[in-house]
Amino acid sequence: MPSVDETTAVRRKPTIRDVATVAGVSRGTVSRVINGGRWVSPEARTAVEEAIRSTGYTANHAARSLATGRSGSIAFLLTEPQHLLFDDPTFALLLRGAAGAAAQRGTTLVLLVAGTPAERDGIEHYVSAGHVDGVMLISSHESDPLISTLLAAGIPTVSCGIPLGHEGEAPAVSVDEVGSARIMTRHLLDRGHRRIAMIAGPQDTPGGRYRLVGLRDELGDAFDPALVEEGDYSSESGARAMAALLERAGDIDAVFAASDLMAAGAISTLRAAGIRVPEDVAVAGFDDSGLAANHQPPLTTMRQPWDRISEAMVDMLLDIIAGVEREPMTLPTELVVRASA
Amino acid sequence: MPSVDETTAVRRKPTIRDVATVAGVSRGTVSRVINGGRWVSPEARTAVEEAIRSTGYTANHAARSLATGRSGSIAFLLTEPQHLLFDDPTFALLLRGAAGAAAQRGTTLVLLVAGTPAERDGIEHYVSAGHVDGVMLISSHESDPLISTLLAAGIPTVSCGIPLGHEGEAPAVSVDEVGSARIMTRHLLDRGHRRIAMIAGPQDTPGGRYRLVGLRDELGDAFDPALVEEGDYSSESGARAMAALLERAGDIDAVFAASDLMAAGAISTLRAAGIRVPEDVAVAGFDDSGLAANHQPPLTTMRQPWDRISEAMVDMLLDIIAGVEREPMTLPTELVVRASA
DNA sequence: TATCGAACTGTGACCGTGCACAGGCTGCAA
DNA sequence: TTGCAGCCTGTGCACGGTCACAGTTCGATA
Repeated sequence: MPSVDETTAVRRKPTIRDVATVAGVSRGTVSRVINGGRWVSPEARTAVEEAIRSTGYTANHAARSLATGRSGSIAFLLTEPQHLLFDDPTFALLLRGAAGAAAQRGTTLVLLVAGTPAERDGIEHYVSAGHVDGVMLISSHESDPLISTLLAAGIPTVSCGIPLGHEGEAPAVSVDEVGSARIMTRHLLDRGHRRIAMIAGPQDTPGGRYRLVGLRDELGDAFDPALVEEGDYSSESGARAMAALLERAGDIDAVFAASDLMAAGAISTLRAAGIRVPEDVAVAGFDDSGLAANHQPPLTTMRQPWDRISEAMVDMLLDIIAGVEREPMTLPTELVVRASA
Repeated sequence: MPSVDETTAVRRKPTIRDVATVAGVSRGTVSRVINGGRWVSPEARTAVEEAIRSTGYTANHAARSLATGRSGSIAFLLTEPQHLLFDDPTFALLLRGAAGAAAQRGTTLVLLVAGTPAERDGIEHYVSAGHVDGVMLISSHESDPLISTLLAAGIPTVSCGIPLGHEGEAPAVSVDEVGSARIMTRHLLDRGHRRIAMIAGPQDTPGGRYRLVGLRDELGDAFDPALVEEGDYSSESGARAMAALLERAGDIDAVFAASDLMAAGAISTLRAAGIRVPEDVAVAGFDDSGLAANHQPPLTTMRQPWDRISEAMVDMLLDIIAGVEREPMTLPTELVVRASA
């Protein structure tokens, strides 16, 4: 252990007191300067700012948190089963965007994964202990008890996508699912396809339910329930669904999958069956996740504005934490036409 | 605003004092019980535990942090350019494992992304401000200045994979890259392949460099530098590399890619050229990331023990934070033979 | 019986900040 | 001269823990 000289004491981190001393003012004034408070004389302000610079002062997060009762961090809460979390690149896109947006706003993003029941309990405990000021809820299934728990506990919560069964309770950032699906369906119709199948997502998720609604709306009388199969957004489920569809209806000329992954799975099934994409059957996806552009063939898909979604969620959550009322928000999607459809 | 009755005052969160009062002991004793301290009588312990249960007490993170000088959270720091972060499922696997392991140990995992230079500065600031107790450094390139900064600042740091240019400075959790590559090469040789090409990773990353070393070691005199092409682990780079290899050497009968993504890219190039996998050319990957098993054809690959890696990193980091010396750690990989090679 | 150490408990000081409050100063009006 | 309002500043306390230290109790031992 190195001996510590009394005079040149161990260099601890400068505190607000040190800054006050250097600037020749009191702690209160320094605090006011830091927190952008009014009622500080210009001289005092510059003196403090200079002192902050010279001392290399950084506010102590824990102390501030203790005094204000705010943690200064928000949670990115994933509630999907494991295999989806990590196959699906859309989660990563959201996470990346959220991390960036949070960092930019001086907030810390904490990643919470509620896969197993034990993990869910832990998260409930963690959140209600005040470790985070709010929660971004990603991909909740219908009537997920977690969202009720959070809302009941008064935890500021923002949902990604319309929270089925909790519409209006938690503010959400979502895309126009129905409208997007109609646009894609219209695109397929415009290309001359008439037997359009859908590989829908789980019907207890907004993307699963409303994209199917959009297809049905656009097809009208031409809608055939026999051409709908349900997957869980994963590529394997897409492959399985496609196999089931082929078995049931050999005359399909287009497939609209509710995710790029399912589209990719469908294409591999088609290919294995000797069916060419897009010559024999057109396949469209949804999300414009990373894989869409690089897929063989490149996927026609609906682009979700991931960066805007994550940014909007962070902003909305911080507003709610600050006590500002926020309405649900809907962001636009964009049809991206590539080779597959 | 609801009127607050003086008598039934607003229910604030119970503190350690409340627990002490209920249990009929002092704050100190409660603190000792909570922190597993010795020298607490059995009666006091049960009384405190009961009081904690009845009051629903949860320790205040900020207060503890202020008193101990520890934040109770660790950072998962990604330093890869964006396109890799989110295409590559291995990051997600690591992240998931780390989040779980951290949660289990009562630590919070904070996600930090250092993509742009501005982000890097922010992170330096953030980390040295003491927001986190330590850093898990993911996928650093050779002589990454960030690792030097962290080490110089005395921040406990654990690296994922051998940190090239900093061997021995920061403890690392890695796999036996050279040995793993030799095993895969041996597998290809045993299958009768003789013209084995490699799509290596970036030579400033451990996986890029040492997997190539392993191949070279195992091939010995049969090693042909013309059969090596470099990618950046992404699927597109694998596709490009494969095209370059085909141009240069038409007699290739096997390809060893340093990542599953590059293997997938290589296969799509081969397929486009009318070359069958594995009949004409065998293709092996590395990582056993999610896509390997579901790929068409399923990929032969080296499985990295992602859950063990992330868990080991968390444990190692927490040890180092606690002041325990830790040696670098090497975990075993496993050859997974599937259809592609 | 006096002494002593081990086991246990309580107390006060501190961690670094924000905030309410009590001033002080200044200039203007009465 | 006094009163007063508007700026600006300093002080004390609260936030909820941890920790060092000083007590207290009690059984064992000389």
